[in-house]
Amino acid sequence: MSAKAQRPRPKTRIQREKQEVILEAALDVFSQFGFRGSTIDQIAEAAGMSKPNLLYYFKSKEDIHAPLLARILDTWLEPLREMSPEGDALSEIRSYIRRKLEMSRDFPRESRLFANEMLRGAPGFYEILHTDLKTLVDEKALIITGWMAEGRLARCDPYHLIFSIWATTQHYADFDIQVQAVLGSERGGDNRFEDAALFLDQLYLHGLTPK
Amino acid sequence: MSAKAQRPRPKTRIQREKQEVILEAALDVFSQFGFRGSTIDQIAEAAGMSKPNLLYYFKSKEDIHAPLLARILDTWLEPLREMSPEGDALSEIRSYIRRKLEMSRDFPRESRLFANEMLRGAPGFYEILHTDLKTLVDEKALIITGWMAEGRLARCDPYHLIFSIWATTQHYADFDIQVQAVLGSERGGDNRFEDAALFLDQLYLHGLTPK
DNA sequence: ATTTTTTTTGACCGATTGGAAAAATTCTAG
DNA sequence: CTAGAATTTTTCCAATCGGTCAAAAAAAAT
Repeated sequence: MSAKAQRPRPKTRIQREKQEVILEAALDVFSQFGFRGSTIDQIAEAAGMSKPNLLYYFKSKEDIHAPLLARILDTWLEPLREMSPEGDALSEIRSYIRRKLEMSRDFPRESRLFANEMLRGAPGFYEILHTDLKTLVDEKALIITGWMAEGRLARCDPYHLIFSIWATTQHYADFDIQVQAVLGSERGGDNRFEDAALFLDQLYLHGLTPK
Repeated sequence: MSAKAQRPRPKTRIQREKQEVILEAALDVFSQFGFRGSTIDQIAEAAGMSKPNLLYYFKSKEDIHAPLLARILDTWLEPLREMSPEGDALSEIRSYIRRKLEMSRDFPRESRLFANEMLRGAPGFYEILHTDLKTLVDEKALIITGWMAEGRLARCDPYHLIFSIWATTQHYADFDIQVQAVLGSERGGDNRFEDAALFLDQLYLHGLTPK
């Protein structure tokens, strides 16, 4: 046994590039059909390579799926992490909504991948939800409760407030087909996110302004 | 060719019962894994019968899936249909929210089946969304706009108002795992729907009351 | 230029998939 | 009780599934 064999070899240029291509293709497929509904062949074709070639870079289907999930939860919660107790209560919440909506616009596949994972009970996600996510939300709920105590925000359940923000913003990514169908071709073009931002801003402004 | 062969035989008692058992089992499976992620074997086992036996009642996987979808959209939109222009604006909207939330509580699988179908682009649903659904929402949006013109409701985009109601209520069915994880064991028990109802009622009351 | 390493390919594997066919069984109407 | 219909089981199929392996090809290092 040599010491050299222990440390993993550095990645080559091709490895980095192809792994990126594969993850990109996998995101396309997984976000539509979920983990079980997607096939390696499908991903390989979307990535423009053969199945054995793809399996040279990722040992298994799960090995492609896992890093996508890991990457997403982090990105997904970043806007919430940035909510600061020092800022103005209403401004902080409204800018959180705006940023979350921008993510639905710019990363709809990531949103759908996440939704797919939730729908099947988040098997490879369960612990993180109960630890990392819960801790973060608890922390932010405390901040929000503080704002309410100071009279800067109408009193309400901070957890359900956060849920409602998640729901309303992610809806535009996850149910995009429905949204576009209902809005029709003229209204659903590109301004549906601007209209949504306007509506949500107003709803939460009036809904959360203390009386 | 006899005329008798044309008209389908009446269903027997066993046919009606077993078809119901199968659809029930299929709802369990499809709502978790989506159409492509579910297998006939899985559904057959959940229904307590063999695969060929199941295929005696439904010719194919799609033949099990289709009636579930058809049944759901109808049930799903019933609360919206009941929104009447004669009622009080705010009361109508608040009771719509309440009814929709009750459906998420009582029929979470139906909600998840619907969500799964949206995520993959609603292939067997596309036309209905653009015709039936759009027509209904257009009609109700007109009613809402009328209320606003009468000064009974704060001015806002009626379409995005409806979207936000769909999103916030369905969230409690589709993302139930996440909701329960964040709320924890004590707060997430059985009163999460009551708490949600309270929060949403307040948010939309203050958010939509004309100034 | 040649050796070594990395990448790609093609052929293949056992398990599972959606589904067909037919025999065996059970139910039901007369 | 019995003929005919309805139901269930057994067996089977071709296609696809996730994944392996060895050999060929291409890059990189010497």
